[in-house]
Formats: sequence, structure tokens, C-alpha cells
Amino acid sequence: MDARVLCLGALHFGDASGYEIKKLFEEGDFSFFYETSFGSIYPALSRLVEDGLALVSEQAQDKRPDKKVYSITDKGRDLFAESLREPPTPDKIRSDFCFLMLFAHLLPPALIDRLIRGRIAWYRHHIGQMESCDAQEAPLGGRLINGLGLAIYRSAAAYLEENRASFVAGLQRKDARAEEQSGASKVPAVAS
Amino acid sequence: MDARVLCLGALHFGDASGYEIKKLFEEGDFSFFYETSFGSIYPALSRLVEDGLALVSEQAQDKRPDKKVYSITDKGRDLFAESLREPPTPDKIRSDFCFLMLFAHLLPPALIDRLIRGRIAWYRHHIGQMESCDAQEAPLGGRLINGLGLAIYRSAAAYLEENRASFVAGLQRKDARAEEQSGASKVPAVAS
DNA sequence: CCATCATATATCGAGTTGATATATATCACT
DNA sequence: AGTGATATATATCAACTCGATATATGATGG
Repeated sequence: MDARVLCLGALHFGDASGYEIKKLFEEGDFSFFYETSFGSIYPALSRLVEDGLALVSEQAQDKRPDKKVYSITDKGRDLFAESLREPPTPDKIRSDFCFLMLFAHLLPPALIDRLIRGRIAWYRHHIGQMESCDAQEAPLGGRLINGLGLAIYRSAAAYLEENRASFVAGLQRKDARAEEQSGASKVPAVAS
Repeated sequence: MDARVLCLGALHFGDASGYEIKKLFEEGDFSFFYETSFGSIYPALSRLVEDGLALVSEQAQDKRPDKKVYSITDKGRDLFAESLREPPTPDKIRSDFCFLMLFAHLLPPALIDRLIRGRIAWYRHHIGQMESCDAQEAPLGGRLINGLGLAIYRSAAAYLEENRASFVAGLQRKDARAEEQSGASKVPAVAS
């Protein structure tokens, strides 16, 4: 799903500027399941206009920088509907947090504890956001995806809440054992 | 988290070739939460060797192409441990499936139904895989992440199973109403 | 008064993706 | 025996994306 199709999707909800489309990915309907950056949005919008899939109208604003408001054309709508028909590629995920946890034994347990607590707080924050914007949104699909996101975040938060303490305790026990071994000169290690 | 750090993490588990590291991301411990491609792995490994963070030994194999087996150096281990200490960047997700569902009203309900069923099957498949390789793995963190993945996939699959039928039925009702309106010439529409 | 944030567009280097090329060997099927 | 598919294995490349930075203005807050 390239940036042009994503922008067409955004414009399907109504006219928007590049900046507003970015916000859709940062805080809006797309934020739960898709990311993208200005570096792909702005060139994508330019190409949509070039190809006749969108129109642009420059609007001078006072007290604000000029705005370029894009709108989707019929040709754009057709191409978008077509694009949706090709089979979706599998989800792509990159989670530094999960990668880090795999190597938790290389870091101080206190740091790991903080990271997990932060993660739980992050989930709780987004759950709150999703719950509040739940009021029947325009597209039917929006509610399905909102519900899916809520289900996933709730279960993830619950799992981490249930397992955080014992996981960190396990890391601390391991650290204690390691120190015992390296400090063996003090008290001769006796085979158990 | 760039490809060099990811490769160092992979080599932390033991010596490996680029091909084997890729498999770790495709089917192995990393597959649930991280993706990457040959195009970033091979250059990353070359640079690790250049910078003295890894060593390489070429192994001629009979009946197979030559293999380049990489191993992490002490310097590499140090740099890896350091890299882990910088705060993890937020997860990046790109889900064509979720994007598609947002625009479900633009596609035939039967297609949406198939896509959701396929998604559930995908979740079930990976849940099975994760359950089977659950046997106490080497790193403590592995079990935490495995459990998190299981919790997420199970709740996602359950949510879609619970909501699939009614969602598709909702789409069909909407389609029927739309057809009714466009075919209004046949039977005059009477305001309800 | 100064720093930070929000609005708004744009660009650029560095890095990544997904496809493709190159080889060899095995396995199933006809 | 041949055909196509799959697995092992490395490597490259165009197109694309990311994250940072530049530019400009106004509002907000300590």
C-alpha cells in the first residue's frame, strides 16, 4: 500500500492538506494501524495532482502559512476502489519494545520495570482515546477496526499488568545468582 | 533500531549466516514483532565486519552454495548492550488489512467476509505455532514476548470471530438500501 | 522575554523494501 | 526423463520511505 493510495483514502473522507493527512496518521482514524511521514505524503500528493487523481487549491490564510487543500477526483476515486481489490500485503510490524524485552537479561531489572510500566501507560492512554471517539463514526469499517484495536490493546495491557512483577523478579533472581558466582572469592562456592 | 543492531541481536543467540538471520525474522523468535529484508541484512553484516563488530568465516559446503557464517565480537557485544539502553522508538505498524476494512463499504460484502475469515485463519495458524514453541526458551524475555504475542493474537482472533457475521450483514443491508434507491424507478419509494 | 508548541510546506541523506539475478539440489508429479 | 516448485545461499538495484532539518508565523506559558 503505497503513500499515494493512503492519501487517496484520506481524501475519501474529505478535502485535506498534507498536514491534515499527517494528523490522520498521528492521532486520527489511521493512527492505530498505519504510519507515514511528510517525506512520503508531500511527494505523493504532488504526483496525485500530476496524474489527475486529485486537485489542489492554494488558500492564503491570515495568521497561518498558506494551505494547499487537496480533493479527490472521480478518476482518483476509481483508481482507489481498484487498488482496494488487490490482496492486502501482510502486516508489517517493527517493535523496538519487544526486541528489547527479548534481551531483558542484558539490562538492569529496574530499567525493564520502567519500560514495561511505560508501555502499559501507553496502552491505557490509547484505550482511553479509542473509547472516547467510539461514538458511531461515519464508516461501518471504522467501528470494526476501532473495536479490534481496543481488544488488542486491552489484552496487551492486561497481559503486561499480570506478568510485569514476576518477570522483573525473575530477572533480579538471575542477576543475584550471577553476582554470587562472580563474587565467589569472598565466600568459597560450595556445590549445592 | 537499525539493521546492524538487529543483526547483532541475532548473532547474540549464536553464529549465523545472513540467510539464517532472515529466517529468524520470517519464522523464528523475531517474526512476531519485527520484519526486515535481505536488502538490509547483507549490507548490515558487511558493515559489522568492517567496523570490527562481527567476524565472518566463509564455509564451502558440498551440495549447497557457500555460506558466510558471522559471529559477534566482544566489541560488538559491548556496542549492542549500549544500543539497548537508548529509549525504544514507538512501534511502527502498517496494516493493509485494517486500512482495507476502513473502506469496506466500497467492496463487495462477500470479499470482505473472505478477507476477515482469512485473517482469522492467519491468527489461528500463528497461535498454534507460538503455543508449540512455548517450551521454556533460553532467554526469559522470550517467554514474556511469546505470551504477549499469544494474548494479542488470541484476542484479535476472538474479536473478529465474534463480529465478522454481523459486520458483513451490516454491509449487505447497506448495499441493499443503496440498490433500492438507485432502482427507485421500478417501485416508487415511499417515505417510511 | 524566551522557549516551546502548533500550523504549514518542503527537501535531503541515509536507510529499507521488494523484486530480481545467480547457482545448486531436492522433491513431487507426469 | 523432464518439468516446475521449493529450499538453500548471496547479492544488487531502483523506487520508495524515514527522520531530521529548514523556513515562516502566531499563540501559549512560565
